Amino acid sequence: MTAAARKSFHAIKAEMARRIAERVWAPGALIPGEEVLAVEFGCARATVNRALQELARGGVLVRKRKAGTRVALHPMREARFVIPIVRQEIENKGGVYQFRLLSNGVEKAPECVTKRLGLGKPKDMLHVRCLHLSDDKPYQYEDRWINLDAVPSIRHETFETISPNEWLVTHSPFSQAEIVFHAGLAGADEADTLSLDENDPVFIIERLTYLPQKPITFVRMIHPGSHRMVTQL
Amino acid sequence: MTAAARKSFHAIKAEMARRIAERVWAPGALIPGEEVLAVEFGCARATVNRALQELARGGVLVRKRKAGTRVALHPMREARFVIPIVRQEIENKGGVYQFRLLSNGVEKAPECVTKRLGLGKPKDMLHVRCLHLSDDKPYQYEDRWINLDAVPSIRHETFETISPNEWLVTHSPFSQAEIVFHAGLAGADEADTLSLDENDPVFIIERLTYLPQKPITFVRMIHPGSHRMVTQL
DNA sequence: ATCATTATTATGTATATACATATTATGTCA
DNA sequence: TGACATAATATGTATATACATAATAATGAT
Repeated sequence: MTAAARKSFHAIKAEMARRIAERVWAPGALIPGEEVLAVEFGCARATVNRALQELARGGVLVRKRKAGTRVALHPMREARFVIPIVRQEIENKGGVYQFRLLSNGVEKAPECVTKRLGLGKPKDMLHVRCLHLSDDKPYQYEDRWINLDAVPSIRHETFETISPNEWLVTHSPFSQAEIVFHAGLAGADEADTLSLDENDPVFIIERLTYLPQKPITFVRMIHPGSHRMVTQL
Repeated sequence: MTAAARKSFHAIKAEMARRIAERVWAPGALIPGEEVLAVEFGCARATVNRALQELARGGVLVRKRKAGTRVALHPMREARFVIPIVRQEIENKGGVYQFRLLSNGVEKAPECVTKRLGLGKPKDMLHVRCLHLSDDKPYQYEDRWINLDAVPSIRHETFETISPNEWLVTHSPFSQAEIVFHAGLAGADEADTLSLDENDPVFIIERLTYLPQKPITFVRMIHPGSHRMVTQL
């Protein structure tokens, strides 16, 4: 059983997950210490530790020094969504991707934008609007403001062959981001762009990205109401 | 610097994250091997390994045996949303939580529900509808179907003091789930329950949970359009 | 009794070593 | 040249040991 012993931390993790799922270890209960489990599973404490830590990171266990490890009372599970490039998202679904540049130029950003980015008063920013299409049908309307101080080299990009989304992903990293999802109604501009009627429902994703101390971009991505964001866990 | 050396794996991880964020290590580039990095950081290979593995799990690095470790080409970063119990969600925001049971009884589930759960034809399920309020204002309308075969003990629960959401979280684990987010318009029923006008936008979360081989529950959670789902990364 | 100090303890991390495994690079033979 | 076996290599995992750290429990002083 050397082979089995050699991948024991996965096996141990799985076994412990099973005990939690099947209530052998009830929610809130204190589970045995690492040393005890190490003896039970016939392995080193470090191996048990790794399994426990991964489960704790997954939220099903709560660990506290000296207090011990207990099964999470409310397994506040978390869903993970990949934040793909729109093109990939569309192509993964089997659609043919295209995008249209609607406008591209430096403008004075309204206060609602600069405020969200933590920039004080209205200032000149690069404003790019474009439409992403899947099989010639409007898929996402992207309305983006870019902080030229953070990414000066973007100023002269034409976005004729690459979308601003993709340009930023490949040219500008970020260290922090905030993402907001909500529902809304299509305004005149959005309805027109997305071939919807006014007051049709739309699914809105707003994303703010930052480098330490420097806001980079604020983008509103608007999908028709038929859009579904799906995840498994 | 013993203290620093003692928590070096965090420091090493942070330093490597910085190098990736600041393009010292460019996207797609092969980074030095574990041994080399261990020498550079003045620590054991295991320590570097842990830092690298965590970064790889976070998606910013891609590791392959023998081939080495490289910076992810498309840092397809993923957003993580906690899926809290509504009560916690409201209380965390500082609101006073209440809920109202709207209906609770066994009914023949429509085919759209049974189909989504992978149950063949319409069958009797427990149908529970309730409204969650924050500071006396409608916050979420929960419309839930529960598979009695999976959780027979729920049949006689009255849900007078505990919401079905919380009951299921504390009484029935799940191993798999699918979550769908989308935007829609309030129907008559929803508008009435949530104190909205018909055709106001609503934010809809649908969740299906399963045990291996057994669907447990299908729930539609409907929020007023003003609802924001926020995450940082 | 109350508060501050100290001991205890479970988890957290680091290290050296050893071996496993997957994948690439290399060499051999037909 | 091309197919196939073999060596080389970077990562993956396990282990014993040691010490760090945080939180609790026990202890002592006022």
